[in-house]
Amino acid sequence: MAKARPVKLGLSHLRITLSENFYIGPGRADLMELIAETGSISEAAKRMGMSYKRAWVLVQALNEGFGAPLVEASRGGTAQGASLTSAGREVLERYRGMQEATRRAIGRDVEALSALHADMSTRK
Amino acid sequence: MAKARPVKLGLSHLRITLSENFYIGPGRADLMELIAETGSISEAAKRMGMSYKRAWVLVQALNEGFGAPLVEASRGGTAQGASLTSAGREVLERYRGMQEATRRAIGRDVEALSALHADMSTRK
DNA sequence: CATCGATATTCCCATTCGGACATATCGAGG
DNA sequence: CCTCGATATGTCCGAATGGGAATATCGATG
Repeated sequence: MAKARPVKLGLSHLRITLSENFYIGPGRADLMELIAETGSISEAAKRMGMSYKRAWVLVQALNEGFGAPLVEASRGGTAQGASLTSAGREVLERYRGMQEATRRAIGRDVEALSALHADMSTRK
Repeated sequence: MAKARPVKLGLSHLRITLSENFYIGPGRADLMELIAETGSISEAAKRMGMSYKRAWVLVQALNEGFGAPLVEASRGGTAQGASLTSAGREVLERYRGMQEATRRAIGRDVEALSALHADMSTRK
């Protein structure tokens, strides 16, 4: 049985593709944000309800896809853990900004579609 | 070997989720548009480079997910083929409008990210 | 130098996804 | 009533996805 993720209504996916090898979307952004917050890939993965492996693969994709690493990780010792590089912080910030701008820009249309949808659903 | 689809840069995926059972994204929108243009599910599928079955599954999802059918299809005779219902046309139009509004809203950020990306890629 | 916590990496396996293919169905028209 | 073109569906199979577990690695610290 699949995990029952809560459904995010309205603007649910905004993906920006910068090249053949790199894009940033909601999942990657959330992961980056959680890494920044927790300072750990494994903890971020846990909070997102995904396996460490999956999170690690995503981090790889982020780092290798972009020209420079967005997430920096070090193992061993006191400094172990992960954090965002300055490029990573900028990418994340820009993405959040785009999400907000998009929400503002399409709010009315979403409302209209929602209304149409509700309308159609009620009348059997 | 997987099909080499051309990569769409910039805003590549905009998905609007209206309920647990329905969302509209770029693939579905393109399919609807091609159905409207060609008057045929199979022809639309061919142009999108996907199997008829996949297109049919998508049409099912569209029709069952939304309260009312968005795509109408009839088989046999002269009138055979498929077309959009008025609800389908409205959904498609709204979606295209949202795409445009989004592009306008995030253009600058995309540029900035693109520049950052290019910058990072060049310096080895 | 043993421990600890977190990253890094590789196998193995179940599930899902999707394509190819095969039919079945339908309805106008010859 | 047979053909034609397009929709409607099911089956089979290989590819891709993703999880879980098992290891390996690293470095500060006691």
